Amino acid sequence: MVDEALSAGAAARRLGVAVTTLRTWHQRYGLGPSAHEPGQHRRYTADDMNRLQIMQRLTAQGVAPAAAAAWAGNRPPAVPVPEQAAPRPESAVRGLAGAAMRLDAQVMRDILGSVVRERGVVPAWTEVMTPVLIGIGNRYQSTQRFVEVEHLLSRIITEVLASVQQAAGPPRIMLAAADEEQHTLPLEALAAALAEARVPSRLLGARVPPGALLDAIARTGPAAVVLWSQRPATGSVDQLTRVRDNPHPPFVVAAAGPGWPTGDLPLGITRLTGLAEAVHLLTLA
Amino acid sequence: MVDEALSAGAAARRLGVAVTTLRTWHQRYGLGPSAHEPGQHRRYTADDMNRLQIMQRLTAQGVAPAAAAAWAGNRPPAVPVPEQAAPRPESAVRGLAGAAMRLDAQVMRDILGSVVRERGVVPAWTEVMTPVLIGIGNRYQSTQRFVEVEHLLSRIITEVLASVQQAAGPPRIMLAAADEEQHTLPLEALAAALAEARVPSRLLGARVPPGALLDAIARTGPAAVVLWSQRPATGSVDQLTRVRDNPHPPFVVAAAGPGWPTGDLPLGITRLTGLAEAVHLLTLA
DNA sequence: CGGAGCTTGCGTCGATTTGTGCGTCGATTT
DNA sequence: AAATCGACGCACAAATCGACGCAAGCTCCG
Repeated sequence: MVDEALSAGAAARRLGVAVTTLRTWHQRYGLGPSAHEPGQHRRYTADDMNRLQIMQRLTAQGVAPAAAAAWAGNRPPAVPVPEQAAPRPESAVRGLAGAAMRLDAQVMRDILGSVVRERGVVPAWTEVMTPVLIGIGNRYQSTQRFVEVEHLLSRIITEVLASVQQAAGPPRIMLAAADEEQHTLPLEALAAALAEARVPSRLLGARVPPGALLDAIARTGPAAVVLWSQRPATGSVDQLTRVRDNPHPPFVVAAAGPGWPTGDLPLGITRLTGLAEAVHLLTLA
Repeated sequence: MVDEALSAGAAARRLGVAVTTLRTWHQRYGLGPSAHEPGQHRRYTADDMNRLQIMQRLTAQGVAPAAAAAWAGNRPPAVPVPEQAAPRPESAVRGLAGAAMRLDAQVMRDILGSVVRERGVVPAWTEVMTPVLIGIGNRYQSTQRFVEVEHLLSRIITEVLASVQQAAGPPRIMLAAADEEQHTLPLEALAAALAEARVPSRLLGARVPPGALLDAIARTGPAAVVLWSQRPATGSVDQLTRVRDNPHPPFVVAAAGPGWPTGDLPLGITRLTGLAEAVHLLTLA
């Protein structure tokens, strides 16, 4: 019950910090009640409390408070997915599927290239690439043919996604497939979408064993790490916790893909449930 | 977005060097934060970071650090990539290997891109890509680390090779990996080399089962077919003969890669033993 | 071909700066 | 009257500072 306005003391008690600390956070990092006039008492809404909890979780993980606050601060209230608006992806889907069956790489490149250029990476992925991939996959599953169609399609998609120009500057986001996990196309889409938003990232590739992953993290110190798991067999949670419990842990450790266990993930692990949401979250890191 | 003011540690982490190294660069070459008073902590602005990145990119290409620092030091921040004298293959190998170990995708792309542009696909493949791939592969074989380095390198090579513009027109050459064969990088190199010679080709991809291959041949009627086999386990000869004995056989059926049996191949099957030779032969087809 | 000498990246050490949570105080809000 | 506000300050820990040194990779020279 209760909502619509926690006082400073109540909020502090709920979070287990001193009242003065909340004031300090507000003054130093701007992390306070969204609407507050100087001199008046602070009123923490549910949204504000969410922000504070993120702040707390990150700092508990060892993130520097200033960085944690910056991260938790300009973070809109969950629930993303604006999505939609369609000039007609349907014809692109049909054309792409046809070109794929004819093994016509050039036309495939043209179609995908123009979709990415005109509508952006995220719609291209969710409304064109994914449907066609699934369609071909189904055909392949029933008959034993069309493997080569599937491979060619994957290759062209990889090519088109890779052609999205990476922004300059050192990447602070690391993307990797879980141990034994072969699929990387979704990660490539994420990398391309981030590149489109001028956020550089580092895509390690398929089948990254935990040791190599930790090694790479230690060597490059990313601000965020995304692990993709396609099948439950590759979604072992301790890969995530080992990343989190690093000496220099990333600000954000995120799990993406259907392979991870449903239900709650360990503390400090973020679940990404869609490409749009992932981009939104990671561009803030 | 007024976050610019990186601490020494943060700057070092983003560049992938040790904190002490940044201090050394400052002391030895004067390459440090533009405004810094002795005793105070260093604050690296975006401009400073740009300078450091130039420094890093130059050294990665084999430039002596002292010279690189002098060059990066008094230089307006606007110019990103100097792209100076043609890198000798040897220094390109060294620089590429270093960038790969640092997981620096941007520098890898720059190096490979310029090598391909200035020397062509074939030398780039035989003198730079192959040596570094083998070198990293060896390291990976002994220790269990560096898988991620290998994957990233493969990905970047794929990317660079794919960026070689395909010539227009219907492809009459089909390239495919043998059944169960995972490796396609050599085929990608071949496709790129052909593209460079303005010969369009069709690269099917990895693990093409015989049925799918015959199917694809029937649907597109290529003049030449190249099958790649990396390991003897995937080099079963009847894949070749079945292609040859098609109702509408290609003019040329070629076997490439170390997986095929040594000694004589069946009648009408050509063996390709090198990239240069393959390009030469296929451009005549 | 081997060793002297140079450059260079980086680990270590004691001293100092900086970041951070929170207690205290007089004034103001609820 | 109780709770909170803004300002100030303090203690503690983390990060960084400057100095020094070492080892690996060169270049040159006998």
